[in-house]
Amino acid sequence: MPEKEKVTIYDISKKLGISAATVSRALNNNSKISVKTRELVLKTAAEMNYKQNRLAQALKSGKTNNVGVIVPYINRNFFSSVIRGIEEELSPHGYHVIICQSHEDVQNEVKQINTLLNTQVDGIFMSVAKTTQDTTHIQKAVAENTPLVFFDRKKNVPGLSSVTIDDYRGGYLATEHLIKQGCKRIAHFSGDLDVEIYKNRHAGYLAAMKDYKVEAIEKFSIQVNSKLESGASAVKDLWSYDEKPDAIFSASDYAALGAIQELRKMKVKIPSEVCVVGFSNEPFTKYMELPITSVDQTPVEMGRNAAKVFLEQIEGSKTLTIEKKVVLAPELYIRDSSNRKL
Amino acid sequence: MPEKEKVTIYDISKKLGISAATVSRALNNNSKISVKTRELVLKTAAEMNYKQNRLAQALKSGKTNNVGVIVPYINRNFFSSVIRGIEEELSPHGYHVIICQSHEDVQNEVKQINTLLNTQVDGIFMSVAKTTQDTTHIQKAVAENTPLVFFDRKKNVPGLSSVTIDDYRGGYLATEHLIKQGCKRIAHFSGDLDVEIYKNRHAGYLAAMKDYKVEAIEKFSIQVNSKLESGASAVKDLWSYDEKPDAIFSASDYAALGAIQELRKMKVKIPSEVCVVGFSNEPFTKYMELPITSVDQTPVEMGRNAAKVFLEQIEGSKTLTIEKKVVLAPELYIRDSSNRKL
DNA sequence: TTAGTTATTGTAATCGATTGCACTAAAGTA
DNA sequence: TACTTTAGTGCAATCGATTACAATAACTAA
Repeated sequence: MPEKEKVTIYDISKKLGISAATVSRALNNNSKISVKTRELVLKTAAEMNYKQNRLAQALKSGKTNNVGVIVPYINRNFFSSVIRGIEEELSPHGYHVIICQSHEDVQNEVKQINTLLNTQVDGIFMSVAKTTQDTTHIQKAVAENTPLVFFDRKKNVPGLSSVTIDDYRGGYLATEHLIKQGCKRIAHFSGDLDVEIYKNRHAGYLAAMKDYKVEAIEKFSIQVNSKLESGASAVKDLWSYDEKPDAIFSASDYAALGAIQELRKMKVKIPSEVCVVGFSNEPFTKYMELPITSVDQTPVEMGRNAAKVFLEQIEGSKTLTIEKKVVLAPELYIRDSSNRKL
Repeated sequence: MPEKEKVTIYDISKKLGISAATVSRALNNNSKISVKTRELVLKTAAEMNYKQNRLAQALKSGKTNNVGVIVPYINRNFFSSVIRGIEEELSPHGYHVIICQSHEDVQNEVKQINTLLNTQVDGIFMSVAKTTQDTTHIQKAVAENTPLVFFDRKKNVPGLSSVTIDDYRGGYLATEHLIKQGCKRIAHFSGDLDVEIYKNRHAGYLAAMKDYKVEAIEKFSIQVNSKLESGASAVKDLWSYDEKPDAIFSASDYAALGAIQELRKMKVKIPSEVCVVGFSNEPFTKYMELPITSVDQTPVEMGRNAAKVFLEQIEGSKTLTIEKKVVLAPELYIRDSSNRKL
């Protein structure tokens, strides 16, 4: 087995009969080094296949060029897309992205933050677990002076930046679209209203209803979770009423799909009798035989923006803490499930 | 702004009036330390909120507890699921997972491998880009003694382990299933046959045809890429023949979906007239109104297994290079697109 | 010729943890 | 009593790169 023969600046310095300090300076383009020496060093380094030991450098500088990303689950399209955005924005700057999963559990979140801080990441990106209430673990990052940027699911912690989409606007757009399709009795499948994003989507829905003077029937707002069955059973509930909805705006694509499947079973015609709009623009929505209208959260853009905020904080003057709240505009993709082609 | 007041073993040693070496040994449960001292140190360390500096430790030990994963794109369900498996298996062992994207480009792959080796990762997991032919960049990892484990898309490099699924078997299973549904003229949408996985799926298809004495018509084997349009246009080609297929086994779910959409346009009934089977078990396949039969690649399991292979190599005796080829069994999920409910 | 600059390089400390070797004191053995 | 163990600690080097400060040489100005 060939031994890992690592070339260090000492090897170079020995070979050239100069000090390691000089080698280091030459490699770092320090202006105090004569052109001749610099070139000699660079040439020799290349010849000897020298590779800088990032660990030693990190130890000395306190900068690892690693960032951590904490998401509930990495194999959810939304999250992996955000991570993609982060990676693509940060990679050219020499950063590596470390991923952690919280499994939607605060305990894990605490652990992950701790180990990330321990490994001295230069920054942390996170989308908090749905159940997270207490933020002491997050404040720890602030206390240790590690930039932390929230994306999508944030918490209000002083000094911390966030990148989100305008969920309120997303809810408004979806609802407005349904109203313009002629729908009058629009139901809303909301997520857990204690979670900010769902609260905002709900608020957007209500606002649009109000603006267009459409009555928002209270029992038409149903809390569901992000599962097909949940959407299906919500439909069953709704259709047990005398007055039935003529549209559903679901804060979850999965619940929207479940609803559509249930409606089909009930022979309800979509979109002529009922229009359906989802949220998240999951890949499957556009592949359906009846493609589903959905609100896109521009996850890759979200990741890119979060990365940019991080870079600004890192490169900005250290004494000035920038708290930045970036809010991206959601985009409504109108598809057959709600398009009556007026 | 509160300063990052990092507590080191020196702080502890000063406070207790003992040497840093003793502190270090106490913290590492070294047997040469008296119980009294050890407990005192541990207690004090906890009080002072001491956190080990992983960088310093990494520099000294040459072990970073970081591994790198290189995939074409992180936001593809298959890859993010494999990464999930890797993360979940490795996290309890104290490893962090760094992700890199090759964007299906060898140049990037080379760069990624280099920077990963540079940051001294303890291991690399990778699924090579489709176009990768040359493997010198991969051999570099071998030369530097960094364990590298392939998953799904591998290259034959001596000394390197891999975890794949039995694509041949996957192709066989899918084809056999179609034959058992009574199909006689089974077409195959293959990927690029220079890529091992597609070659194997194709071989499995041919083998099943042969075993069951069903004629494999040559022009029924069409090379497609993983896009809807590609599947659709392949269908158009096939249906221009006098003798039309009564089944399609596609090595890609996307092409299978494209085919289904095209067939529907042509009013061809599925599965009664034509059965369709895809490959990868993409999430959307089960959500369709006509759910698509597909071969599952058990990506999370693949990730877990790759991680296990890595752990064995790391923990196994250093002098013994283990080259391990793990082949997982694919699973056929039979759904409506091919289920004639005989 | 001498003091003062400037350009270039070297010395040594530092980042924080680990560990081989040496040393001390207490305990055990003859 | 004299000598060997052994348990427990400390010293100092090490991992590799960086950098404040010192030192030297070369050169300029007076």
